[in-house]
Amino acid sequence: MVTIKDVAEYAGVSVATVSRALNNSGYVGKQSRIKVEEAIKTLGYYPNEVARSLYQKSSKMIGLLLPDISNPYFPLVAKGVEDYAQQNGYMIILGNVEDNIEKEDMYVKFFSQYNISGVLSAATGKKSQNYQVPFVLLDRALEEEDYSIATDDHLGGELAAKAIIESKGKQVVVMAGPKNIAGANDRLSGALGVLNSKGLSYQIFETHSYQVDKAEETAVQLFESTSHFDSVIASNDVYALAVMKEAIKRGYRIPEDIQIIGYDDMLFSRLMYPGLTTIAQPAYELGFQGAKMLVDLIEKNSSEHKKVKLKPKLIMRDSLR
Amino acid sequence: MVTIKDVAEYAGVSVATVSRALNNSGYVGKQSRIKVEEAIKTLGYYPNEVARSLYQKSSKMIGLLLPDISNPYFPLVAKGVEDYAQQNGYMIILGNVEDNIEKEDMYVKFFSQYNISGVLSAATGKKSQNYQVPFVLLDRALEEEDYSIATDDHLGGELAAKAIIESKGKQVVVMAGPKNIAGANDRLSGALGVLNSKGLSYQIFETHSYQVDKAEETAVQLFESTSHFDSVIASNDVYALAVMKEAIKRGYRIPEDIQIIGYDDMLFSRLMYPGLTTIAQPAYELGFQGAKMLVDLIEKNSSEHKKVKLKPKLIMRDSLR
DNA sequence: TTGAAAGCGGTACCAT
DNA sequence: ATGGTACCGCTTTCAA
Repeated sequence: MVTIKDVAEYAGVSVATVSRALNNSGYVGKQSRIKVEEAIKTLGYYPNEVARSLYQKSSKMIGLLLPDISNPYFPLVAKGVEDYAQQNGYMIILGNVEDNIEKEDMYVKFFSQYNISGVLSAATGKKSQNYQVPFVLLDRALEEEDYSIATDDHLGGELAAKAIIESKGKQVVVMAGPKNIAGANDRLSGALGVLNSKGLSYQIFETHSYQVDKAEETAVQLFESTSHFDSVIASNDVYALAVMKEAIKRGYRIPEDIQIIGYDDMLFSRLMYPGLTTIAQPAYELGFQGAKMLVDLIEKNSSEHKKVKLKPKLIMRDSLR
Repeated sequence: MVTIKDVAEYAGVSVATVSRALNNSGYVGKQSRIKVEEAIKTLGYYPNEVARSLYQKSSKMIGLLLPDISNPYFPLVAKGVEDYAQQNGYMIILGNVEDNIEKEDMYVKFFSQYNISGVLSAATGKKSQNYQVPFVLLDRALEEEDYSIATDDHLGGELAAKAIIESKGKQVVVMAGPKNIAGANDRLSGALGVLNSKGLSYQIFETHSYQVDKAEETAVQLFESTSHFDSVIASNDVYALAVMKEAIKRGYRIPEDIQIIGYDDMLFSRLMYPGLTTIAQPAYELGFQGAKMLVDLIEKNSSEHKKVKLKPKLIMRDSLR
């Protein structure tokens, strides 16, 4: 490993000068700069971030807390985060927390052990305990939190309900996501607001998680525990697919007998048959903007916006009449 | 921030003693140990990994290079990696390299700047240039590489072709994945071996990437550039879905007119209609085993196995006759 | 069994 | 403009 000391010796200057040249801080003579640059090139030197971050008490790493990487929505968010981070010289440390507080606490501790400079969290909607570095909430964000970027879920819920109404849904089942997840409630209230104002009859079906591997059994439960319905507003696309599949298995036609609208617009939702009508969340954008907000907070200690709400959008395909 | 020095002062011993107590290295008197433990507890101390890794020249972080996080196969791999890593005190640094050598080089450099202790790469199938830390190849692995864990793609190809034959495919299109990806060729040769031995007529349709956003246009091309066929062996599930969708759009029935088999068995493949028959790759297992191999290499400088081949499995659903 | 001190590879203050 | 040096928090050697 070639260190700053090697560079200094080779260039015939002190380590202080090399450091200044590297960081463009303080004075560096023209001659010295040239010699340093040559030395760096011939030696193939690049600085050790661990040493730098020990002194600075801050590394160019950001922690990304995700509730479930196997849910296809989050990798897209992660990609947005990764793109922005990478363009700005930050590394991503991944934490898959699975809606598990202990795992989250563990990661938060890990993060501070590594002098991480900021955290993006899509985990619980709140800032983790005793955390001093910049913290931006992604996707799930409680009202009282300072910095967040999320989709306007209330609007999303409205959009879904309106679409169902326009395609003549009469008896609708609204799947309500986990109550402890900020956003799930917004979605629900948005949808119910519209449904109520039109006087439509509906049933609420509660789900207790968004975990992918629960989708199939949840779909079965839905059919067994609710009375007759002709429309479903699903918690997300995965659940929508599961319901669709279960409906077909039970002999219903889609969308003729039962129509379904999803939420997320995952990549494969357009690849299915029938194409899933859904509310698109700008997942990539969410990650990208979130990373931008965090990096601004880290580097300038301020951000242009504090609470950003991205607009969801109705994507019409074939699962509504 | 509470440091080892604070603990030492509080406990009335030297930092050296605290360090030894922490790491169970060298002698620590019974009294001292107790005092140190008390101090740690009351002060809420935990060691700073950055400082530790500066001295050790190795941090408890492993780099994970993925070709495309938005392809749903990789998050599953990542989850396996994350689970094993987390259970063993390692952090994951994520690198999405998008089959782009420059991005990969950039990450490899980043990784060494952070004294990363090992790398798991599903990127190119080869070990990155000039890399000295333990390196395990995931999923895509060239023969000549030392440590790797992959699915037996040759077998996978055979399985797919046999399934097609058993369901009476006559004119089959075999999608050949990108030639530069180790494994795509194995899959192809496995499939062609079986097809040839049975004397079936087939066409090869080449694809140049596995990127999800290319799937739809690729499916269109497939229909436009090949002559009549009744069966498709797809490169992966995403492509299989895209082909299925395009087929239906063009008025074919599945599986009556065209039958399709995928590869991967992604979570949502079973949620679709018709259910996608596919070759399951043990993605989670791959990640988990890969992480285990890497951690063994890091900690014991050896691993029980060097090249592991996981067996793919045929999952029968409804897209074959 | 213990502690002083020398690093690990940088940064930044303070003289010069 | 430049260099010497203390320091970031921890580990490890060596002497006591």
